[in-house]
Amino acid sequence: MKIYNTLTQRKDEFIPIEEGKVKMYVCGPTVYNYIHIGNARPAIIFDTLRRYFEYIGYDVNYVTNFTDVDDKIIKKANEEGVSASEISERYIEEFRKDMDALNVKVATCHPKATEEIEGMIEMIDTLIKKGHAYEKNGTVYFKTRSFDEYGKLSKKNIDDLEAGSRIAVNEEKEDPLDFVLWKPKKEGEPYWPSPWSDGRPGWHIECSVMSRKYLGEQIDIHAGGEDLIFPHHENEIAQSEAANGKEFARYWMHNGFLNIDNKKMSKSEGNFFTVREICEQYPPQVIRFFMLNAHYRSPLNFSRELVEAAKNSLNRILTCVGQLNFLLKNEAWKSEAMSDEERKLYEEVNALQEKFNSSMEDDLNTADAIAAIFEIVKLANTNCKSDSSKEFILAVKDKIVMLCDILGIIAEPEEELLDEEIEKLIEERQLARKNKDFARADEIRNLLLEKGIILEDTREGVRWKRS
RNA sequence: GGCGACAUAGCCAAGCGGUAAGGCAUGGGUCUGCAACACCCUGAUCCCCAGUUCAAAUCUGGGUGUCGCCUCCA
Repeated sequence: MKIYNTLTQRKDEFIPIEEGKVKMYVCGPTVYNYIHIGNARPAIIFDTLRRYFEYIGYDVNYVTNFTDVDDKIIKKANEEGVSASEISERYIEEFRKDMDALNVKVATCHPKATEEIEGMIEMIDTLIKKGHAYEKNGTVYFKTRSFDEYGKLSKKNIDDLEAGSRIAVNEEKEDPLDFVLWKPKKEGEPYWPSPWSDGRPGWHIECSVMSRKYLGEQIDIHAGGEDLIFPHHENEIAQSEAANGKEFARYWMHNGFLNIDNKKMSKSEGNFFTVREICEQYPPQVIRFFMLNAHYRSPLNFSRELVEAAKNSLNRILTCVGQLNFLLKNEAWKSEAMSDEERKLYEEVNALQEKFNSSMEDDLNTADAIAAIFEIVKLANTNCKSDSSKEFILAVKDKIVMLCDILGIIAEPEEELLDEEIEKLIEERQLARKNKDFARADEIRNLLLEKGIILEDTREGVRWKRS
C-alpha cells in the first residue's frame, strides 16, 4: 500500500507500527450545524481507506473526534437561547444520521472534546513543565519557537510566517506565532476549572490529547482536509512531539477541497449545500460514488449536473447486479457448474479484481478502481445470460458486490417482496401483452410507475426496480 | 509577498518515459409491441513555447491560466 504523505511530499510505502494493525485518527467536525457536502469528503474518503485496510486484513483502530466546544457553537447557542451542549448534542445526532446515510462506518472510538478536558489539562501542564508553554493572565500559549521542527508539515519557514503575518499583534504573546492552549472563559461561555483559569481548551490541543489517549503516543495515519495542514496539524505535531518526545504520526493524509463552480463553498457566497439537502434529492450513496470518482487529493467540483451524471453512472452498476439477481431466480438451470469458457471469463474477472486492488493500493486511486468494476460490469452484461451456469452468475455477482462494498457502495439491496396487489398487476399486464392489448399494458406500467415501480421487459421476463 | 497544487475529448476523470482507462452526455445501429436495460459503432495532435531522449500527456526550463493555505474553515 502506497500512501501520499504530506510530511515527505511523496508516496510512501505503508508500514504499520504494529504488524497487522492500523491506528488512524481523522479530524472530525465542529458540531454547530448540519454538515455540508465538503465535510462529507474526508469522512467518505478515509472511511473508504479504512474499509480497504480491513479488506486486506488489517485490524483498524479508527478514531475521529467531535469538537463540541467552540466559538461557533457558543454563538449558535446564544442565538437560540439554549446551552452550548444542547447545540452540540443535537448536531452530533444529525451528524450520525448523515454518516449512516453515506454508509460511513461508525468509528472505533468517537470521543468528544468536552469529555477529555482532564487529559488536555495534563498535556498542557507537561508542556509548561518542559518549557514549551507559558501562562499569561489565565491564558496558556504554546511557545512555537521552542519546537525546532515547527513548519515541517506545511513546509513553512517560521520567519516567513512572521513576516507575512496578517494577524493583529497580541501584546500578551511572547511571539506572534504562539498559539493558545487554554483560554479563560468570557461571560456566558461554558468553562472548566484548570490550574490557570476557569476556561476552555484551544482547538489544537484536543486532537493531540484524544489521539494519544485512544491510539497511543505514536500513530500510523493522521488525516483531514488540506486546509487543516496549517495551522491545525502543524500545531498538533508541535504539541504532541514536544510533550511526548517522539514522532507523532507516521503518515499525514489530506483530502483536496470540494468546490462549487470552482469556488470554495461558503455561506456568504450562497453556494452552500448540506449533505441533508442533497440526500433529499438523490440516493445518499450517489454522493459517495460521486466523490470516489475523483482522486481524493484533487480538488473536486460539485454541481447538480455532476451528481446527476454520477447517479446515472452508479445505476449502470446497480442495474447489472439487479439483472444478475434476476437471472439467479431461475429455477431450471441448464448447468450448475461453470463451463470451461466461463472459467476463462472468470479468470478475467479475477484479473480485474487485481487491477482494482493495485489501484486502491496506489494511494487510494478510487477512480481507477471504479473503472475496473465497470469492466467487470461490461463482462457480466455481455456474458451472463439465462443459459449461463448458476456458479458463474453467482461468482460474478458476488465479485461486483464485494468490490462495491469495499468502496462503501451497496450494490445489492435487501431482498424485497412486492405486495400481492402489485404482483397481480404485473401478471395482468403480461396477459395483456400476450393478447396484444398494449393500451392496457402501458396503463398498468404507468400506474406502477406512480407507485415507484419501474418495469423492464427483458428477454428472460419482467424485471422491476424501485425508482 | 511566502508556500503548495493543478491544467487530458461536450462534461467528469485515470495515466508516473514506449504511441491516450473508465463513466456521463450526443449521434447511428441491434434487440423490443413501445419504453427501459443491454450490446455494437461513433469521438483527444493531452494549455502554449523551447529542451533532454531512439521515444514525452508523462522528465527539465520558461510562459499563460485556475485554485488552495499563510492563526481556530474538511
